[in-house]
Amino acid sequence: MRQSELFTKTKREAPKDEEAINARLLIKAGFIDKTMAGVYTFLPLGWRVFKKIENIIREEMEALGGQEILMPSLHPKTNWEQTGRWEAYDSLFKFTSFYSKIDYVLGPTHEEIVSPLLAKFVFSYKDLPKYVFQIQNKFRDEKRAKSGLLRGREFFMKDLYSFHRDENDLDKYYEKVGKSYEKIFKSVGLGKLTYLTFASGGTFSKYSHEFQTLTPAGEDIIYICDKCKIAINKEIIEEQNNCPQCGNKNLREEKAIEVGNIFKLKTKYSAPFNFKYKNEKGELNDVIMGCYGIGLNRLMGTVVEIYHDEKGIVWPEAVAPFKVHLLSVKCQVSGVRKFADKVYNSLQKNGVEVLYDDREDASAGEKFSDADLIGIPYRAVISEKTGNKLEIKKRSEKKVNLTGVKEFIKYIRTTNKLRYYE
RNA sequence: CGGGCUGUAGUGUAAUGGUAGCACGAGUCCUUCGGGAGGAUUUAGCCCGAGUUCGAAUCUCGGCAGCCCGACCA
Repeated sequence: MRQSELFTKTKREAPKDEEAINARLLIKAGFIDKTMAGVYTFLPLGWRVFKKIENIIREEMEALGGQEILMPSLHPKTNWEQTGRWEAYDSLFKFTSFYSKIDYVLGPTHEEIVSPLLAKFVFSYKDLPKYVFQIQNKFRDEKRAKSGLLRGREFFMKDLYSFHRDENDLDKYYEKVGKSYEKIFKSVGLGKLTYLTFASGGTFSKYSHEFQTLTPAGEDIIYICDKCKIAINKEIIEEQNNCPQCGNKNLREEKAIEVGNIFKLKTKYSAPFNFKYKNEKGELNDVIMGCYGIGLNRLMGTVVEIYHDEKGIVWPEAVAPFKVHLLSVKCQVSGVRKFADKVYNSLQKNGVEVLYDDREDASAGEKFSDADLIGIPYRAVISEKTGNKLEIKKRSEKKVNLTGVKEFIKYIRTTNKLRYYE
């Protein structure tokens, strides 16, 4: 992509009333735009990052046997009355349509849709287990939207739902999803900072589990057991003041962001819809359910909270909007411009995702500043000084070196295969 | 939902009761170009409504909006 054609621009100043680092940097660099409190537009750069994250998650969900679907955002009131959550869910967006005066819900989660949906297809033990997921926008009437992408009123969530014959089968799948989640957080660069965290289990199970990423920007307090590398959410610390795995009482308090959760629903949302299956003996049994969520906006915001410096964002390679930021410095000099165009074309031909700063009216300093702010992993500069080579600098490092074009392309293609890293 | 703070060109700010100013941006022209260049010129603003006052960006009330703290939050 040519930066001269990008409709967004970086801002010289971060918005005055934003304090959250993720909001300041993402808005300043032109990744997102705030429509209103807690509601954002993803701009071209931001949407590329979003899709990177989305694809990492999708791949893992498919590896778990998940079948991707897309459920509606607009829900009928009746489904929510059936589970009691029309009244009980306190951040539900409810409204009455203007013409027909019918009550609707904007979906904050989809148990009320997915359970009756599967009930239309699943009748026998032979139909179980089944796993379905979607990546879709959710609506929650948060009392207080805040901290940029970390707590919004409309946001994207990956929600996976599993349907089982019995609790034993649910337990096994639940473990598997936990392992997948670890891979996902590792892939996006949050592996070392993300802890499996014991949290309240609600009515039906002792615990649920959250994935909490350590950062001062977090709004949750968790207690870490350094022996087991797991944590306990403050919400259950009263009843559980030692590590549930090893009994360790020496726990470390930290602030963290909940980037995902897994939950055993059991029959909570199958029973209200009379969602049952017949076993081998022809007896009717309740379908056993699990649900598993990851907030994508929040995950993207968390990555920025962790990967930035005083100059801007430092994207981990797996989620960066582009791999290479090609800058032509003094591109009015025809040799520089010509060579930069040529390099741009050959990077593209070789499948390297590249943002090409070909702007003629931007000074060298402006281009360097923008490159630091936007945070693409590799900066490749072409100027009068660089001859027929590229000056390569990693965003995360200080050192620069001159490299031949072919050599650089070859190198960058090997990094495309990188998947899990810290 | 309770509390606090704040709303001035596109962005960031100044003016505390008396002519709305500055910087950046954007437009045009010239000179520039390795860390947000310089000159000339143009453009564009007091969140909305009511009140007090000779006079309101400024004071009062109401509304709307944003941020922060708390409560809430599978």
